[in-house]
Amino acid sequence: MENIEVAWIMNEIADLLELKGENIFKIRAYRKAAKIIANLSDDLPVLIEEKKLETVPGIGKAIAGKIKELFQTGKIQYYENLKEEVPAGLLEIITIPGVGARMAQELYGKLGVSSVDELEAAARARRVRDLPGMGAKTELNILRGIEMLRSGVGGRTTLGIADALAESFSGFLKSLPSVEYAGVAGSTRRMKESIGDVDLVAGSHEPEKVIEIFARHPQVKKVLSRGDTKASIVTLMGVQADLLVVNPDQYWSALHHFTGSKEHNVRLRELAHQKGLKINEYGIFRREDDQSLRVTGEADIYSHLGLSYIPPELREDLGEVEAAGEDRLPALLELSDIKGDLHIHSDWSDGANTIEQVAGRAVEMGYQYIAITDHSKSLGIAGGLSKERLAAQGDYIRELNGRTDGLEILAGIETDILANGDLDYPDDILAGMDIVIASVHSGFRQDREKMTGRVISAMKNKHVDILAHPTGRLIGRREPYAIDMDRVFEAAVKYGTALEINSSPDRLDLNDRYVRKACELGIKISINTDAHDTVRLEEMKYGVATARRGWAQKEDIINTMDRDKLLKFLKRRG
DNA sequence: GCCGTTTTCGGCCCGACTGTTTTCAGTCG
Repeated sequence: MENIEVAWIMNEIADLLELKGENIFKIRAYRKAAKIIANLSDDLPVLIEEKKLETVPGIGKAIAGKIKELFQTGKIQYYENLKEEVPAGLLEIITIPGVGARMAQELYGKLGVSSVDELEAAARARRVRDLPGMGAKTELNILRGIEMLRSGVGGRTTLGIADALAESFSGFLKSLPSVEYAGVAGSTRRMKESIGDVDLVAGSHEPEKVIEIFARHPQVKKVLSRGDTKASIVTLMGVQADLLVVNPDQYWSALHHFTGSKEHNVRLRELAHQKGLKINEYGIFRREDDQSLRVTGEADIYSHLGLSYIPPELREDLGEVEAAGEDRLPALLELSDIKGDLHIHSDWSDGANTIEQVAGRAVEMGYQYIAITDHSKSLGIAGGLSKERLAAQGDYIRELNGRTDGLEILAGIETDILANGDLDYPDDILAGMDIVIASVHSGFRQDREKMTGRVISAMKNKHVDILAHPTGRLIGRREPYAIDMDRVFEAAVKYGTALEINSSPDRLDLNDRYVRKACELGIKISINTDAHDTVRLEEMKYGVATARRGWAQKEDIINTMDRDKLLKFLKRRG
């Protein structure tokens, strides 16, 4: 059983306790434990074996006991009992936006409603409005919530879409005369791989006016809520966006607050509490006299707490607060550290642009080098290159290199890892390439053992420089294939193969957590766009953000090397 | 249920918006 499954159970226990009306702090303890377990870098059985489970902060005797019971007996009696007590449909009901545990209890107790369908029927029959504390609006709100749940609105979107939308809204807000500051906050600013809603913050002396204009933006399909300082809307694309408007002198506190994560903020507020301070979206205050402390940027908030500045990508309460307190935060990789892109397609296979066009854009971006890595022959659907075409492309690139100033174009290949672990070309051809990327594009359903062995046998080949999109996932669309990443990491250490962070917002593969682990193990990483057109070369920023979320530093990333150093690196194994 | 340079009990982060209420609970982030 994976950690994430255990986390899921802990979360469900919290839901069940909430439906039972249990103590809120007990519920919070289970939710917190779920979050912690989901983010552990070690597998739970290992922690149990080493008797370290109780030492994890947030996991005490009781929860540790239940986890051990789960691994020993395959179930948790306490959880089983809870499930007996609470109708399963209520768990579904509380996923409706606007419906929480208290309302679900009431609906179940008074109307006998125990599923979403039954609730919908009750609301349509106007039976909800008769309950104490509920009215016609509550009833409508429930129906609207059910509709949202079913239509997938309120679901998550990719970082690429959220980022574009957020930038567009933020630009719009900045253009308003009544707005002094505006910016993107939330998980988009933290560059999470998937985004629930887009969060925006503005500083203005006329908040009502800004909210008013925001609510009338042409992209707005529906206004969900609207107050003096906050508004929530749904865009035409079905993405929710929230705007917070504060006084300009409160902007930095508001930006910080709305950037989150929630867990990070809770952590800071606890810390503030201990220091006799109070933090909210309007500032940081001394508790004794409510005197506000000076904040002219986010760094001030951290410094008032005795912490060094924590960049947004790290704000997840995954050790960054402790590290900032001890002044041992990593010097994170910057986008400007990237000297080239080592995974790009051209119109020789399924790319849209010519090699010249790609090179031209790379020069504009200030790159020292790029690698053209088209698909290999077995990927017929993507116009994979035959041996002959590959050789011709190599000649062409060398000729082009001779007349290109300042940019080194590497003749590379993205070779398929075939189902049996072989590569798509013989070694003598691979040996002639400047750079070889290996990746899986078929046979996704192989079992874990076979898939892991297949990938590792490719990594073992001394001509393979980089393993591309190592888990094969497509965010929100395709799960990673069954692969034992611990063994892939071992192989990367043993053979010196670099692992890719694929920057496409649909992939972001390796993900942030794997990046952190890989960096801890000293594995080299290459951040590439896998761009199929020149526009998507810009997606490098998402790969860099993912690396930053994984605490990566410049030294961890091979394409931060200068040209000569990189060429030497690529030749080190053959 | 977790936790401890205010320790083993008594705390546990902070505020906006909504709807239904005359002061607040529920929900959300």
